[in-house]
Amino acid sequence: MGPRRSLIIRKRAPLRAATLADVAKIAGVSPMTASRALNQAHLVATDKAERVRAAAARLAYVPNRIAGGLASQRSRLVIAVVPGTLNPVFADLIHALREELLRSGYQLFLGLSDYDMPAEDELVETTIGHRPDGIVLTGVVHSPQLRFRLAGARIPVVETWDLTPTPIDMLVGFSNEKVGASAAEHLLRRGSRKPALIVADDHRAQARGAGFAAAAAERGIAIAGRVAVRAPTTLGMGRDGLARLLTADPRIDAVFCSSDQLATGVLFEAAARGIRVPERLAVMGFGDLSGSAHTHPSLTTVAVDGARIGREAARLLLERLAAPEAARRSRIVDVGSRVVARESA
Amino acid sequence: MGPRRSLIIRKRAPLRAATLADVAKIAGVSPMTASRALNQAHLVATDKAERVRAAAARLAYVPNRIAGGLASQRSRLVIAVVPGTLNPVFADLIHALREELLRSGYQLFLGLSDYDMPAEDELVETTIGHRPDGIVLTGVVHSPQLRFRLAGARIPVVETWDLTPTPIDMLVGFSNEKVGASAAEHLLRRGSRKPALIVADDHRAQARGAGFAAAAAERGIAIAGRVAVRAPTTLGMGRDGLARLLTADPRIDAVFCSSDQLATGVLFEAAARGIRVPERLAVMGFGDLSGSAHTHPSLTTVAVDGARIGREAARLLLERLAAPEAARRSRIVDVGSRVVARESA
DNA sequence: CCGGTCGATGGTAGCGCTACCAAAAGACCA
DNA sequence: TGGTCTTTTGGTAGCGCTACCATCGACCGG
Repeated sequence: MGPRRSLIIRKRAPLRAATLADVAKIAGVSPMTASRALNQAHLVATDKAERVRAAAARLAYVPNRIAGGLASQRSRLVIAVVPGTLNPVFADLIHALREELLRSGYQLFLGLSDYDMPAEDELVETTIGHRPDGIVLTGVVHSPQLRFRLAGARIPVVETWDLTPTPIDMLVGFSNEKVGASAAEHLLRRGSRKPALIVADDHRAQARGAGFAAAAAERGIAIAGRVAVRAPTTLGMGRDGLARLLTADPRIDAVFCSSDQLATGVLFEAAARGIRVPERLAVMGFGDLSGSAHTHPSLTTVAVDGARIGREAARLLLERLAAPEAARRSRIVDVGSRVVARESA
Repeated sequence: MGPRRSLIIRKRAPLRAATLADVAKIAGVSPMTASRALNQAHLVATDKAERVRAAAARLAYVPNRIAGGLASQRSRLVIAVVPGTLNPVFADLIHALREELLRSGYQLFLGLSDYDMPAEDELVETTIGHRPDGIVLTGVVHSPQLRFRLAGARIPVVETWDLTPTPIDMLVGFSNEKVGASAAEHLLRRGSRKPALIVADDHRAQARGAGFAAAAAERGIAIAGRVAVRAPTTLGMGRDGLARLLTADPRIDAVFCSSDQLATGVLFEAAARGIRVPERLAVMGFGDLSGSAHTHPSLTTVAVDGARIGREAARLLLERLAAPEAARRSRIVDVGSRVVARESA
C-alpha cells in the first residue's frame, strides 16, 4: 500500500482524479463490480449498478482509458495522421471516417504531420506508441524505416488518398496520375493547345502534375508553362502563379492547378486582369471543395469522393478489428476520381 | 507468468509488438537499464546504451506510451478539441500550438467535436479518459456537467477563441461581441446606413452578430436584413445569403458576414450580379483567412491573431506543467482583434 | 432434501512501463 | 590498503484497470 493521503486534505480538493476504487468504495461494492456496472451493466444487479453510477457522478469520475487500454489491450481508439495545416480537402474524409467509427464505438483522434519527413516519422512513432486499435494515414508512407516500424507494431493500418501496389496493410485511394491525366484530357478536348500548370511541391500534387504532362504529351501537346508552389496552397499563390505564367508566356490558354484553392486564386487574378474565363483561359482545379461550385465562374475540377474514402477506410478497419485472423490478404480499394465540368473549363 | 508463445511460431512473425523486456533480453541488460538507455541515455554506459538501441531498432520496438504514461503519470501529450469540419480559421491556432508544444517535447492530438452538444460531451469525456497532460478547448465550455468533469479531472485546461469571466481554468481568447462591434463601427464610418448580416448559428458567430447589432443600434442604425446559416459555413451559403438579402431589401449597402468564407461568397454573388464592391455594397468578413487578402476586390475583415492564441495557450500550459503548485490563480489573456481594411469595405 | 446449474460477486494476477531505493562497481584520496 | 564518494545497475512495487477463475447463494428437477 502506498501512503494514504490525509483525509482532511482530501475532503474538499482531492489531489488526484477519482479512480474506480474510490467509486467502488463509495458505492459499497468491489472494484470489479464497479467496473462491470460501468461497462457491462447487464451483468450487475440493477440496484448496485445504480449505486455505482451515482457514486461515479458524485466524484466526477472519468474512467482512465490509459489503464483500461493497458489491461484489456484494446483502446477503442483510432488515430488518423493528416498532413499539416488542416487542409479542407481532407475534411470529408475525416468527417465520414469519424462518423463510421463513432457508430461502432470507436473514437478518432487526429495527429498533424508537417509536410516534411522527419517530423512525420516522429509523429507516427508517437502514434504507434499510443497503441490505437487502428491507424489511418493520409497518403502512403514512403520512408522504409517507418514502414518497418508500422508493420512491426501489429496495428491495423489504412493508407489513403493515393494508390500504390505495395501498401503496408490496407489501402483506400485513387490515382493522382489519373487525376492529372483526366484533367489534361478534358482541357485538350475543349481545345486547349497551350496548357500550363500550377502545382504544389508535395508528393501527391507532383503526381497529378506528372499525370497531366504525360497525358498531354501522349496527345502531342507540350506544357506551355509551369509554376511550382509550396504546400499548403493558398488563393494568393494561385493569383501570383497566373501572373507569373502570363509573364513567361501570355498566350497560354488553360491552367490546371493541383488544388481548388490555387484555381480559385487564378480565377480572381483573371477577373482582376479582365481575362475572360473560360473563353480566353480555361481553369481547372482539384478537390472540389465545398466552395468550388459557387465561384464565379464556377470552377471545373477533378473530384474525389472523400467521404467514400473515409467510409471505406472505416469499413476495412472495423472488419479487421472484428475478425483479426481473417486478415492476411491485403486489401486495396480504388475509389477513382471524376471531372466535374462547370463553367471555368 | 502467462503462457509462453511457441518460439517456433514467434520466429518469423511475432504475434505481439516487441516490449521493453524483449529489447532488454536481446541487449543482455535488465529492463530498467534498457528503459534508461532509451530515455535518459546519459545515465547508462555508452556501450550498453548502444547495444540497447541496436536491439530496439532490430525489433522495430516502439515504446508503449500507454504503459509508460500509466507508470509515470505523465503522458507528454496535449489534446486539443476543435469543432467539426476542420475549419481553417483555427489552422493558425493549432499550428502555433503544436509548434510550441513540440518544442518542449509534447505531442498534440486533435479531437473533433460536432457542433452539437451531446457529441461534444462524449468527446471531452474520452479526452479526459486519455489523461493528457493538458487540454486545449476551442471555445468555452457551457455545459455545467462538462465543467464539473473537467474540473474534477485535475488536468490543466485552456479554453480559447472566446472570452468569459468564468473559465474552468485558463483562457486565451478575444471578445466576439467586440469583433462585431468594430465591424459595425468600420462600416458605419464608411457611410453605411442599411447594413445587413449573414451569420452562422454557432455560439461564437451569434455573438459577433449580436455585437454588430448592438453597436449599430448605439449609433441609431437598424439592421436592414439578416440571414442565418448553418455552421460550418461555405462560400455557397454566402452567395445564397446575399441573394436572399437583396430579394428582401435591394437597398442594403453593406454586409457583415460571420466568416470570410461567407464574405467571399458574397463577393462572388456581387460579381455575378454586376454589383460594384465596395461602391454600391461594402462587404466585411471575419477570420482573415489565408486567401482573403487575395480575393478581388480584396476582403476587408476582422482579424484575430490565431497564432498568438496558440502560442499563449501553449505558454500557459507549459508554465503550469513546469510549476503545478504555482497555479491557483486562474489566468485570462485577451488577444483582441482588429479590422483589416482592404478594398471591399 | 441433495447434486447440478446458473447468475452475481469478489479475488488475483497481470498489461508494459517507470519511480524509487538498494546494491554493486569504480574512482579517488589519504 | 581501507574508506568515502560517485557512478552504474538491478530489484521491487506499483500506476488503474480488466481477464479470468473461484466462490457463493438461489433455484431446479428427481
